[in-house]
Amino acid sequence: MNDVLPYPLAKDGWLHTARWRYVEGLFRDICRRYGYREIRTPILEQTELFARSIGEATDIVSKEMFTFTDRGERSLTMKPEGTAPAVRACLEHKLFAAHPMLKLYYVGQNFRYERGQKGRYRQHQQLGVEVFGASDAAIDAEVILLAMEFYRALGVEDQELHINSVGTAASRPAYREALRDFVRPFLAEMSVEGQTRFEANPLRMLDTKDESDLRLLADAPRLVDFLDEDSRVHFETLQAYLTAAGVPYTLDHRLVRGFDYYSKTCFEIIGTKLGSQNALGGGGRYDGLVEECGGPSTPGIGFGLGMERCLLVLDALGIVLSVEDERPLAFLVTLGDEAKVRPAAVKLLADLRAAGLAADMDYRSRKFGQQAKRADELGARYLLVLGDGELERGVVGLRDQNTKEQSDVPLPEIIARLQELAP
RNA sequence: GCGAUUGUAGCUCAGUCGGUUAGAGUGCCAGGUUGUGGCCCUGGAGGUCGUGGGUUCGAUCCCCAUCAUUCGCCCCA
Repeated sequence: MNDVLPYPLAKDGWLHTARWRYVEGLFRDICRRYGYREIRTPILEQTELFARSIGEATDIVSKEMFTFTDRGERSLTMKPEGTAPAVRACLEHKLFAAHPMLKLYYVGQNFRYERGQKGRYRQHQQLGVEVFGASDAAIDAEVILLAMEFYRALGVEDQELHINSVGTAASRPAYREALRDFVRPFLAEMSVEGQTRFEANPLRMLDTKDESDLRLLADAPRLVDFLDEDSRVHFETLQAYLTAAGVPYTLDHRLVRGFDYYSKTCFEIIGTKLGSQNALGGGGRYDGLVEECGGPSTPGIGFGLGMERCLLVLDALGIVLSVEDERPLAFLVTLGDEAKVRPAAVKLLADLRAAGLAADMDYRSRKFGQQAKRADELGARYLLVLGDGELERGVVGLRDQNTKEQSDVPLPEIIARLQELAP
């Protein structure tokens, strides 16, 4: 995890709180428009939750969780992802009973114990949505549209949607064996990585960047040809919906997901103008998860994206966000006899702020030049000059930092004047 | 989890084949200039040399560990 700072650094400008707020705000806004409500779950969960939902054999559960024993001898884990905790929370509060259809979004921290790298952190922030209770592919399409709209709103125009269907837990074994049978004759020619996956998780053989493996797998059997009737119809329906919505997509027969709980639809949004780290986000359907966690049989689908990667992608694409303006409108500089001027300055500043204006001053009893420099640092658009002379005349100097033109404004009128000038 | 890499002033980086007081540029502060800045001149502050051990008369430098960074793998967001 990186610290997120109040000022942009020359290097790593993406670690600026204003940018994070902007992206989060955009996400919240889109979620609200799509009818999603926010859920916040705690960082700590019982380890059992993840072991059961994500799968004991997955890398995440077997070696990438922050797990510890608390004083009561309970095994707790800092959440490595957001879906299982959301399911747990809905079960605990019986939301599935009260709301057969739930559309949720979250913005939160996930933790994975692994080697840090650019765009991969032990603590990362994830933005995501989860929908429970709808099995029609129309909701799959909605989640996909939401994700793509989010990136479009950020200015990422060049996106590609990749979709696939991994079928159900019941139909997958047949495919897995077919894939193994296909690969077995030339297993020795596969990369070491591919050979490992052949045993551990055959589907993941598909998800390789190894050119040679890709050639060997060119004519491998496809998941879509092994789908059960329900999954096949669902997948075709999704494609029809996407076409109707005018969303181009690519059937990616090698697209699979890492967690055990996924079923049917899986998708990824790819940034086409990026290099190897081109995945903008992904998601999929998990119809068995709620039941697996002890709840009623409830279909579900979700999507997630990493905040850090999102910001790095924006940087890579040279996209400049119009973040919240944190500059003060006015910066008050004082001159002359401090004992007389300071009280008036404190009062004026208080009045400006009470009127809703962003105003500041230096507080360090420095000469004019230094105070003005501070005003520039902060990006103030107007300088308010207050000294003995101004006090006697009952005015304050108003100086436009762009034009450098300064004029006196009667003190009682300064607020109204600044309000006119405020953007 | 594996293999590398880097860590010295706020920032960007020198440097010490192990030896007095660790430097530069930039930034910061002050004065020149006690009412109108950004230039210039002069001066100043600022360092547990990532952290903890070890070797040594002596460690910022060598060794070990650890934390963090970056890169490749693994995995994923």
